[in-house]
Amino acid sequence: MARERRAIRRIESAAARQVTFSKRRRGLFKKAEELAVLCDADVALVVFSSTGKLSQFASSSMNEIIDKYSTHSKNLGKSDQQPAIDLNLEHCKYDSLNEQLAEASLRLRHMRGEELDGLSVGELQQMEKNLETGLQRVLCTKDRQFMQQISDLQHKGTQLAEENMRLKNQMHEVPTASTVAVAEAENVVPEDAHSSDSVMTAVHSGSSQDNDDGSDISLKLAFLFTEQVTLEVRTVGRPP
Amino acid sequence: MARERRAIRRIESAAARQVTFSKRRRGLFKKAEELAVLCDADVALVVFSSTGKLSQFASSSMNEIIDKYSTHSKNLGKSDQQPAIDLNLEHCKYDSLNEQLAEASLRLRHMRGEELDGLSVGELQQMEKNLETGLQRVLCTKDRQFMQQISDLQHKGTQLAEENMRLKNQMHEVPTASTVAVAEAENVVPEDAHSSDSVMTAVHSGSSQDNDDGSDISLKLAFLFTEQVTLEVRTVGRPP
DNA sequence: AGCTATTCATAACT
DNA sequence: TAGTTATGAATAGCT
Repeated sequence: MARERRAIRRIESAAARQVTFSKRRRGLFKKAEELAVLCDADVALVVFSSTGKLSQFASSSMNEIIDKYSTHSKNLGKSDQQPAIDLNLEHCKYDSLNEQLAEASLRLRHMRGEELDGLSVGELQQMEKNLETGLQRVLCTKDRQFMQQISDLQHKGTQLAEENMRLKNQMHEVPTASTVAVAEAENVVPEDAHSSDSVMTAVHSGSSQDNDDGSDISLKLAFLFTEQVTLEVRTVGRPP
Repeated sequence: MARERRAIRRIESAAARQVTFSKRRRGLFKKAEELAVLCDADVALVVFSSTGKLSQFASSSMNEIIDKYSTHSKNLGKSDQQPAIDLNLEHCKYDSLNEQLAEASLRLRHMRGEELDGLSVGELQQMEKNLETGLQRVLCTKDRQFMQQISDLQHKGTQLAEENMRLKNQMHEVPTASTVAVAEAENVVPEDAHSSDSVMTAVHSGSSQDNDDGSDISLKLAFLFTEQVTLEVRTVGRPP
């Protein structure tokens, strides 16, 4: 593959063999990983050098893949003879599970619109129906959740507005008497801070999806409300 | 490595993934064997495709290498409890498969619009996207199949029309002789049945999806053509 | 499945 | 062992 083509025979020179081994091993492992990533395959690669040194690569877990291999090839060829019958039973269950998983996986791929070419028109129509139904239901559920969030936020907003009104009234009812005002002020601040906190907490717990891209509304409303509260706190906050 | 560099990420298109898998797998196996031969190494390679299909290569015996690997990497005690470990692995693998199956099953139910209540808005939006993509692809595939059927039928129709024209011309070339006229009137029915049959057969073999509910068009067109043929056969009848 | 334009891997060097 | 380079291989995107 390089300056000159090299016949695929055992390299006699131990040094050259070692060098080629290192280079080619690296290339092989790279390609194994690429295959696994590109094609979503499960790849296991075990290499013993001529000196007996082990190298390995596995796209998932080596044991898992080896196990899968052992089960897949009907070969029980290990140092076990006693659990042969047991393993046969396990085998059947295992194969059945594998089949079910393959089936489910295929159906999912079909739902995603992949590998449709082998399907009949009737199957396609059935899938179309299922997809439309599913899509409708997803849309309904999503809308419901949005509306629920909005409703929750509106509710919170109303509560806060009421509380604010109440606080304003309290302030207006005790407009004079500096001692009272001071005492009241001391009460107001923590009260209000507590309210603000509870709002944020409530909003967060109310929308359990705020780590997603779909919760702009809740965040915006939350800021709206906290700003409102902040303003009120400022207004109420420090007494004359 | 080719027309354009390809990022090492999962290939989304199932078809392209399959093609790349085939090509790269061949390359990987070739390189594995070359490494084994050139460098006198012991190489084992196990590949499961995303559809669960197994491919393997081993420079000596797969079991031997796996055994060597197990001994080399895991337990230092050789005459230990290998069956026990094996069974544990089986157990884990079994559980893992079960989990995967449950997961796939749940996803399928989600795609069908079931059990959506626990999902976040973000997940719902992702599903909406997937469903829409899938639906579009299903619709495209279905349309393609319909159009293929129609195209096939049109082709058949054209062929039959041409044949009819040819038969008409033949008849006009032999226009007189009263015996011919009489014979013509008699033999129409059986000949007709035969022609009709052959047409139906042709149409059926042309459309490979006619066992489904989606093949109304093909049937209708088929009847159209057979009627046309019937008429022509009546006109043409038996040659002298 | 087969064909190229490219990119990649690597044999022979240093 | 590591780095360089000319060259043979592998392969991505097409058809």
